[in-house]
Amino acid sequence: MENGQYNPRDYPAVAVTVDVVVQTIRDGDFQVLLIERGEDPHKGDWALPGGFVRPDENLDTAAARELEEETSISADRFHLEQLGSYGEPGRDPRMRVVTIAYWAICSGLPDPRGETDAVAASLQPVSEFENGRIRLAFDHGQILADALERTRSKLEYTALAARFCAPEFTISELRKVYETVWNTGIDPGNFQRQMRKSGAFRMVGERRIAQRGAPATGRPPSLWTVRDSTDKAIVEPPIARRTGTGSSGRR
Amino acid sequence: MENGQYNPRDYPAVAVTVDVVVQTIRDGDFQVLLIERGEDPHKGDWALPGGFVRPDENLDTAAARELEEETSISADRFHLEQLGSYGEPGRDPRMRVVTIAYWAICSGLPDPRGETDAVAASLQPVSEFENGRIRLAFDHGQILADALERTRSKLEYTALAARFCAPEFTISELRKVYETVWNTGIDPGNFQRQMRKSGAFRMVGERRIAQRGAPATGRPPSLWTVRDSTDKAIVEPPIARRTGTGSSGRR
DNA sequence: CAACTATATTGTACAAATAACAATAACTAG
DNA sequence: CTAGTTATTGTTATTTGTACAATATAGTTG
Repeated sequence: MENGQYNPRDYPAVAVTVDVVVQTIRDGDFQVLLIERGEDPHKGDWALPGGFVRPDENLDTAAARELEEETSISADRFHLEQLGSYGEPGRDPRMRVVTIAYWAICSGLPDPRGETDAVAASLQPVSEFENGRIRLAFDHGQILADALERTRSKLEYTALAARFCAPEFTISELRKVYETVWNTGIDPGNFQRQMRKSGAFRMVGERRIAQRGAPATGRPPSLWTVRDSTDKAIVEPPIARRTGTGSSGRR
Repeated sequence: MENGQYNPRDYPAVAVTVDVVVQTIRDGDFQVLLIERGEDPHKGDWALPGGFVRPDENLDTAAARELEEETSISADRFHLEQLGSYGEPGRDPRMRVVTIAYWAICSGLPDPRGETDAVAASLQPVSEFENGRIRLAFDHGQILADALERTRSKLEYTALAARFCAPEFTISELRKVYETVWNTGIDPGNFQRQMRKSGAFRMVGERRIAQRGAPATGRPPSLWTVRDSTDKAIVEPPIARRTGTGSSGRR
């Protein structure tokens, strides 16, 4: 590319956008943020939130901005990471658009407001997409599928599951994240040990009495937080993913 | 992005390019294909091969085309995969350029010809880059570093190491790939078993007498090939990477 | 041809990790 | 106090990992 001489005008303009797959767990359900399109093409279909990259903005910043516009939550409360680029010539019938897809994780996402672009944003269950009841516009179905696989894969060897939780969380809450995202069951005892040994987390409270939501029952758990807030923490050894077993983790 | 109304002219044109990190092993050395820049900016520095994405071309195709132009080898002899996008506003001083980086692996890369763009292409040892003796133009150093890490990581759990070898290879040749790319030593016996058990490879020849390069010595090895030519094969369990040990694999 | 060398491949044995499930701990509700 | 519930720790059989030894099968040399 940067070799030889070239002239921008030799090549037709390409629009560069960012699209973001915003993931959360709400009501024990793995969900993504989707936009209901108000105009053609694909009017009435679902799509990923996104927008143009501005002239003086880098890609990560553009994604963070879209994230904040759409959720009205500060981007630093998210894990935000690039997924990949999608640039099939015909993916948008109106013009050549290359999009840089991102994926994000956040906990405690409030019910989205549909202000931006005058379209309705809402959280939809991942299951609705995966069983075919929700179909996405453009190539956003492919992007979403890729993002989900990336998330599920990264849970294995990183501490990202904590991003689905409040800043302080219990090991059981963490386990529920795995079980929800992977749609599987995990042995509580073994999971407890794995997480403690992984070194990715740090205990912050000896005991906690008042549970967050449900009425307190059972032995009070200890509270934990991520040791490295930059999401670089590695869970070693990785947590084995045995997807599909919707059971309790025991045979 | 594709929500609401927009006008392409509201946003300045962005140039979209692809850059490719072409990796090979030559003379037992892990090497990458670099271009010596003939013009400013960064005249005389090294850079990654790449070029503009054409109007009717998708991103993968553009990367494959660049690959073929630069190496004069059919792209289907490569493993080619997207790495990520780099779009910092100032990364190219001449204009806004967003590049989609790719990484590729090939065996038996001939000495490159520098025809394209009238610049000199050549294979350079990765070690020269990593010890700082070779510095790359633009943000290509970051791209290269990311690509190397991706390759090293993917060797752990995929059969991609075979892409550094001829279509048919011995387990020892495969082991040398790991040792070269990871700069480590691996126990031959254990490696043999792991590869046989992984199921990623298929034995194609009981024995082979005539070695490829060196004069035949030692017990003749059996010949293998990848079971799945689409590079989707998973090596399970993964090969443990203990980088840094430049020894024979034994303590 | 015997001995030696070199690489490939299989064996072996101990250490470490995994996985299943049991048992105990620490609370709340009644 | 008793029952119910979740958290956490114990226990154990099995599997896996790792180091290194032994064997296999060639070429090479005297």
